[in-house]
Amino acid sequence: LDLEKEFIRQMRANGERLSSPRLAVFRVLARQNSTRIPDLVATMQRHGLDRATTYRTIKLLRKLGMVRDVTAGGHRVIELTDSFRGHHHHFWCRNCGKLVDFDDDELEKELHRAAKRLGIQLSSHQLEMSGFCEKCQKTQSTTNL
Amino acid sequence: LDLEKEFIRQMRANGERLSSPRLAVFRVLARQNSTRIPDLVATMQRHGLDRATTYRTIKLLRKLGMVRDVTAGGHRVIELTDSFRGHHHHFWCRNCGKLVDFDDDELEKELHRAAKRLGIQLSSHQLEMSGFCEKCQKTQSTTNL
DNA sequence: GTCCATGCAAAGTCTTTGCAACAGA
DNA sequence: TCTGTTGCAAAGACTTTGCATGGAC
Repeated sequence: LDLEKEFIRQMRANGERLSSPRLAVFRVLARQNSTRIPDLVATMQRHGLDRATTYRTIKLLRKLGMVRDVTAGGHRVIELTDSFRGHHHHFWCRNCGKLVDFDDDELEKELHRAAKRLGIQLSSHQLEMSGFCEKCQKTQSTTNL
Repeated sequence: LDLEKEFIRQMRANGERLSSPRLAVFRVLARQNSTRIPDLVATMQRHGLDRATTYRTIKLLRKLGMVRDVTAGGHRVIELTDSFRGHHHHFWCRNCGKLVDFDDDELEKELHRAAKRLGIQLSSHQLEMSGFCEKCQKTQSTTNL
């Protein structure tokens, strides 16, 4: 894939070695929107990678800004950052549990305006909305929440 | 304090028993903006509370919606919910590490408009901004990030 | 060839659980 | 009194670390 080239580029740019465990972890991350760390560790272990290596790789990618932590659906998960996935936020349906990425220009603009109003020089932000998705609003009656 | 009455009210309303460990945990939570769970556990332990009790209390308050998890300053922390503290978001300065609560009406409105655009029935949301606070923008030169 | 990353094993930290004694309503 | 809560101790889940070996450049 193309993400892989970007990964290699960023590793080189940071003077980090490109090992096959590191590439393997990246590939798994690239296949999904977000992952709980213990799940990733378990997956990599099935691929023959030691836990310690996976943890060390996560830590490295986090340090290089290629991976970030977010809370999504009440869980702490990690995901590739914007240079790989594009900027987005999360919506979590409290009924069906679905986790959806979204982006909204107007909202984005307002976020930056708000930062300006608050005197903040914004370098990143993360947002999670939760509630009921379109489907679940119809299915559910007033029994919501 | 007044928060305590609200706490008692909500416990009763939910048919939960009011024990002195529970009240003690609530009091500690009420004294700070947010806490890392292990820190809270340690504090309570100093007050003579068993770890298990603290964990069980956190879980209960979370279930009742009196406590929620947020990521703030790169850490997972818990804090009392809006009925105790009012609605707010977090800003974290990447330079001095300061963690500030803020609220912004325009932003709040836009969040709800965005939810509507996306077909979401919003029940809650949480936002963290990070960057450089006013002070650190001046101190720092272009060496930012 | 050099230096860093990996695997392994052990330790460390955080969190949950079973059960008998206890306390709130 | 009755039922849910607590403390304790043990187990479980998650994460980090030290060190010898192997791999990237």
